[in-house]
Amino acid sequence: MRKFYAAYYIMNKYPHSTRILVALDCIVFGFDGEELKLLLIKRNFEPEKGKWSLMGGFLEADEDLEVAANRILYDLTGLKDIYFEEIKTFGKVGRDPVERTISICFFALINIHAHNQDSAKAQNAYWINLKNRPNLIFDHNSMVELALEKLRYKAALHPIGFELLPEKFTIPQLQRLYEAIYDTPLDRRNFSRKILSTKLLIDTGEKNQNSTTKKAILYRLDKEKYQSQFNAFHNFISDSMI
Amino acid sequence: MRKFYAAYYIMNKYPHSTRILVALDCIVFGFDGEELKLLLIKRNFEPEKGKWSLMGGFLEADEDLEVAANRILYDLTGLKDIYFEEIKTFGKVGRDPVERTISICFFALINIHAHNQDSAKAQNAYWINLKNRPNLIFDHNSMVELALEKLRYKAALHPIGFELLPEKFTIPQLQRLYEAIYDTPLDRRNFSRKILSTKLLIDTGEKNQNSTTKKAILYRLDKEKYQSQFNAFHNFISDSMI
DNA sequence: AAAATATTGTGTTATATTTACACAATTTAA
DNA sequence: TTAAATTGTGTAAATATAACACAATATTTT
Repeated sequence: MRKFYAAYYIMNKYPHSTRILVALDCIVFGFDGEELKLLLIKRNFEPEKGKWSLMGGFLEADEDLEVAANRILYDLTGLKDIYFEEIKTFGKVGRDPVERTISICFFALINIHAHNQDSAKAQNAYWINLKNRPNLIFDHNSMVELALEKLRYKAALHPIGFELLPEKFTIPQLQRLYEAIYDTPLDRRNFSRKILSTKLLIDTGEKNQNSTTKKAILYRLDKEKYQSQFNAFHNFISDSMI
Repeated sequence: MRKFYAAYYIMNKYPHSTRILVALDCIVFGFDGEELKLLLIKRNFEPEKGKWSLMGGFLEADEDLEVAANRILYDLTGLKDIYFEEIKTFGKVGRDPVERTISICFFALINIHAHNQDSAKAQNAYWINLKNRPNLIFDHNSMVELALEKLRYKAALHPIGFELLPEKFTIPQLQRLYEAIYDTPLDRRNFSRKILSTKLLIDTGEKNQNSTTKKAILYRLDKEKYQSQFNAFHNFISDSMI
């Protein structure tokens, strides 16, 4: 087999290797203050028209992988610089019945109130509660399950939860987010102490005016500390919750 | 663009999408009792003949991604059921100058004494100390750096270090392994207590006869507990070491 | 206007974990 | 027999975690 490789300089190609379709599929998480949500596509195109799926697309010939991920997220949300993270490449032979396609799967976290509604509408995308999501095409159900697992893992060790909240937020809001992610109640007092001990939050001096009872302090993330302490957030959630 | 999708049933193909070469590249870690090592290829084939690279291969048309990873590892080591983990897909446009190729990168942990020497010889593979590895082709240097980062992260939270040791091992051996992974000295007494508190080790009743001083107890891994407690190993190494 | 209700902010104590450090036992070589 | 190297185990102080209680604020009800 190796004798053929001599040809590569002439042809500028690897001979005898199969080129395969490369897709990207993205699990977009959002949080409405109560529930964890997914931005899902009601497909108005083939294949599997009429069914639900993740947002995806194909990697183009002259496009960096990371650029493709950003492009797909931009087309869906109208946002740039979204937090996203590759989770796995799905590569079973029959996973897409149309044609052999591998899919590089990633999850993204966005502020549900900040994205462009028109972009979502153009893609026929809807926010669906994670808990009562519909069945998805192909192996997209497995992708969502894995994404949730990875989100739980990562959010226990690093301060990525803030990506799902607005610029200014209260500690009770942050707690409700973590309770949604781990689907478990957390002790208010211990949660607050733990969060404040990270020194990642800056008191804006403002209070949440939406509240109907006692108004909570609005904080914002200390972005410099967020960068430098990204790896020092460990042990936020106990093992048993992950 | 979407009007073309109607064609997919007839052609059994997605029209207007680019098929791309899909490679897999593997960082194989080993431990000789002193140093962390990599199994690297001295290339006796084009392209970049004569230079050093990771072991790799192309995904075939009718091959599951996971099967391909196992095939590549088997060709290199003669071993099956190796512990491996996907770390990232490298997909910059020009990363392989011969032809657009994305590479799904993963790392593997093997017992350096158990693999098949002939298999390695057939691939022209050599064990090289991680610390004084040669320059590698393409983006393989970045792959190794990322693999080390991921190994450190994972090994701090889960008991994967055992994959690098022989069936029977001593606690001092295990400690030297962790010291090699994190490139830092660890306190012998705290290390021992922490490891034993996991209850993952079973005393074989034997002692290490290789030692020139006091002979250490040989342990083996409790594989059932290893499975069930894989996620309960957290906080083994302190954050600052990762 | 006062009381009731819901929610927020902070404090305390018991328990568990982590860190720093010391000494006795085993084996070989001098 | 002694010295040197290494292994196994112990202890106390500091830190972190988990469980729990009460006071303060804002709205709604009476």
